[in-house]
Amino acid sequence: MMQNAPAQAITRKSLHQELVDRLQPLIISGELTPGSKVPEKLLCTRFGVSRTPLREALKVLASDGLIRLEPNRGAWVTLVTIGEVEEVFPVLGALEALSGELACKSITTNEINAVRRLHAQMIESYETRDLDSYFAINQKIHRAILLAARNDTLTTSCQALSLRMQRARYLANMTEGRWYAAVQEHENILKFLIDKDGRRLARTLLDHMESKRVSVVQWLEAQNGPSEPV
Amino acid sequence: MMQNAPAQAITRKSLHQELVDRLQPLIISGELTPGSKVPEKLLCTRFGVSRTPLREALKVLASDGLIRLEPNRGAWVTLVTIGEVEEVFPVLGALEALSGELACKSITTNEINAVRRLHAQMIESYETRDLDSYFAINQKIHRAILLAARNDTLTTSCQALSLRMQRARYLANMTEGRWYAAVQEHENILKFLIDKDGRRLARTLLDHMESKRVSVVQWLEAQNGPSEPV
DNA sequence: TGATCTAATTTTGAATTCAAAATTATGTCA
DNA sequence: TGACATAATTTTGAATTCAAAATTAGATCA
Repeated sequence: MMQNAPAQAITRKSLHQELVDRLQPLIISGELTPGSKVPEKLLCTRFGVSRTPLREALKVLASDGLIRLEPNRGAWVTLVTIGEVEEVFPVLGALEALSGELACKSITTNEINAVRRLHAQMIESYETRDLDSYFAINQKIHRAILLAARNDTLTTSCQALSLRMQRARYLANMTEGRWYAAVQEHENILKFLIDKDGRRLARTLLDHMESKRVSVVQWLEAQNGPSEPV
Repeated sequence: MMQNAPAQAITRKSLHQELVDRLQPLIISGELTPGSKVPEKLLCTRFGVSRTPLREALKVLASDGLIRLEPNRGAWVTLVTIGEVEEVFPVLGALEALSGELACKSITTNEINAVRRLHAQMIESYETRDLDSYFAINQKIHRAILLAARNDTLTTSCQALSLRMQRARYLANMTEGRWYAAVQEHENILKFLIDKDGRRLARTLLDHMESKRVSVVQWLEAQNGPSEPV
């Protein structure tokens, strides 16, 4: 297929942007250990760049909350705290609810079918208890709805907060019961999307986030006692 | 009064953060002309810093959408477009609605009284048709509610989007009718806050944003015809 | 031994430098 | 003149350098 527009010009990314994109996965995957210091020198060597663009990237990541800059003491990979989870999920809930509402207004049949397929795949992952795959597809579904909302600002905001929560992805330790409930919630999400029932879809997405919040907090509490990490 | 806690350590800001804080007002006030090039050299001179920290600040501002970086072509002050307004206000609406809901759960009597006073001042500004003052106090009210919500993530997200819209502050050209309506909406906002009626406050804030959106879009359309600026 | 002070080393923050890209100015020719 | 090509200049991106701060290592003494 031909490019359907001159829309995608050859935008050579700047070095710092490239670094932001490369560092994000390292942080959310945990390869850069949460709570540890960002090894500036090492990363410069690894990516073959000087400190200037790397440090520019760190400033951006800091403004996204993925790392914390301590004046004269360097950059630190932030930890997911219970307090943060309690804060972020409600916001994410409000945004996802909005995305559902907007999506119902402008989603195409093709897009709905795409979600339908993703949903089917996700169910398969659930049945084979393939958690990694389940999470990956889950992400895709939420993203598909987000894109159908046709609001870049919303997409960007959601993605940023989502990223922060993905650091707690090892939260993956869902209980069997929670997992089942989540799947049920997704059945409803799909249903309301097909019906283009924005109101109910919004409500369901909101509740879905709330359940997720509870489950993540429970897990974090079990992990490190009721006290919060840094 | 003594510092009531070691809470406020002497956090010497880094140069780039200082620059972010200084540049933001220049952008939203329009001193840096929307759509124009960011005069890197000039700003370095003005603030007495080298290009390194300034450029770091620009990267952060770009990730907030206040400026746009064109690879090899420099930084440009972004314009408020109709499309952007149509995108941002709904998101802001959802977030403000949430702030209202949360605020009702934890706002103190003192805080409510503070809002009450601000409201009275705002009415005064309305009656004397002091638009600048009206806007300033208006901001303070929204911010007070936001702070009462006790959610830093929410505060940060709202502030960022709010900033972007404030570039359109010269949208200040409210019609008499719209201004009157806005004041009425604020009467309700105050009332529901006092009643701690989260549901209705949320709804009102949402509608308030929607009205604002309509009014800003109308103004922008009147400004430069139905076509969008860059 | 271990607590405390001082010196050496490393790391950080920010200025400077330098090559590559873009812009502007100049020259050529129809 | 004005369209185009070429050279000079400026601007940008990123590496390097350098001073200040923080950390570590080592020395001194109770």
